[in-house]
Amino acid sequence: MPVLTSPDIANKFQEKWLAVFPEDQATGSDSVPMDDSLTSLHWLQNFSIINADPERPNGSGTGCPSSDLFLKRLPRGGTDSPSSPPAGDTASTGMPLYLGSPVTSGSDSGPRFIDCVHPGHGYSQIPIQASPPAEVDYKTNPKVKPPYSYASLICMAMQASKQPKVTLSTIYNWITENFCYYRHAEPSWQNSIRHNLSLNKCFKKVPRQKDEPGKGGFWQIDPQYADMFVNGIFKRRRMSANSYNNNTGKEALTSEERQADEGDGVSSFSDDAHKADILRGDFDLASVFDDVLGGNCSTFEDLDINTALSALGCEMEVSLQGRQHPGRWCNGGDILGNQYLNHHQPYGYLDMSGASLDCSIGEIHVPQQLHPDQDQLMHHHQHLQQFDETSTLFPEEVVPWENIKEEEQAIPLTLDQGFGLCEGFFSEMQPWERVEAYL
DNA sequence: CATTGTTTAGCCACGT
DNA sequence: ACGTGGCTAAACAATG
Repeated sequence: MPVLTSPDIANKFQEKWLAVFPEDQATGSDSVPMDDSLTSLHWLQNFSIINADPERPNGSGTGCPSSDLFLKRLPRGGTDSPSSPPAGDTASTGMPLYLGSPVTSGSDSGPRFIDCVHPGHGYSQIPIQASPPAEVDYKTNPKVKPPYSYASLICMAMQASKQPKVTLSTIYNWITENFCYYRHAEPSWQNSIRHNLSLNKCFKKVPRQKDEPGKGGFWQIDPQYADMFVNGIFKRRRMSANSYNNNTGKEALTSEERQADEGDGVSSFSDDAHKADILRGDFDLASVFDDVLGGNCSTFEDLDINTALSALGCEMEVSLQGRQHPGRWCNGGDILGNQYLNHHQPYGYLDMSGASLDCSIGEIHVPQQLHPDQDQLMHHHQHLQQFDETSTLFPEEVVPWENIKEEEQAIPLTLDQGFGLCEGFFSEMQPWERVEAYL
């Protein structure tokens, strides 16, 4: 498996990056311009499956799960906006342009955005707007369309359901309960949901068993999606990564060629492309789900950590649930999870949690629990973190430590290196430096 | 009949 | 200009 650590790649990336984003050099900003497509589901970095637990008491009179749907994020001067749609995105039509991270604002409020405008922060930045801070409570505001793509909404509903598979009506209900807009909107959005379920490869229909009453089947996130992505079947449009690596044109490979290319266990093309996409904020369902489903991010808290730690200078509120209690998504009985435990992750993801220390490129095995060194690292930065109260939840452990130890061998960094890396993240690390770190 | 699921088409925005 | 992704609308079939 190739471990792409060559500084040449980073240098080339830097050159091309600066060619495109010269302002990055001038500012020394920690920002990485983000192509924050709704497809990319940056919101997943913030989204907490735990907080999305619809059964978790939240003080909502309606029993609506939305109160704790999203992690609280209290940016200090701003943070990334992983949930923010790109300006002009269809789904964001009518949405404020200063959308920030979804937060909760009380014991009984729905998803809302608190303004997180801060130019150039975080990986999932959208073009920063000069709009005044504002909050949008999507649970109660019927006029503002949530800035989530339907795929995102579906995924949220699936996550919130805590079930490995959900029905269409469940998805409907969750959306209407959590987004007032859809309670009042024309029912055509349901058509779009169905359309999305059918069309989006990320979603897989699970036929209802004969002995299961009810109508229609179940839906789940297709566990094969990641592989599909790796195989290039679900290629993203903005494969800008190709220009940042030496695999330009690979996507034009035939399926046989592609398979041959991946025959050695990992597709360097997929790796590089994916990572570069990540570096550009080009997350997508595949990367997120594969990480989550694969146990790399046992909960979305991990992703939140990623985002939070990447938001330099931001006051972060980070839950370590994922670290302490991984496998929320993959835990016992989860039809998606177990088969993905120890499933090789054909690509890495930009992760500044413990897993973020994994800077090897290629086949990356990210332990579901932090290596002790990583744990120390996390503690090292605890002063930067405010832990959500929910961090004490979910005591279950999923991955045996033996497995973790096996997988952590893929982590080439020493503790000192890890500190250095993170210090860079917390200081004045240039985008390309981050790139280099990850490459 | 209502719901669910699939498919097609068109439009728009964005990136290359 | 072109490709891609997302959304909307619509038609149609299948199912309970």
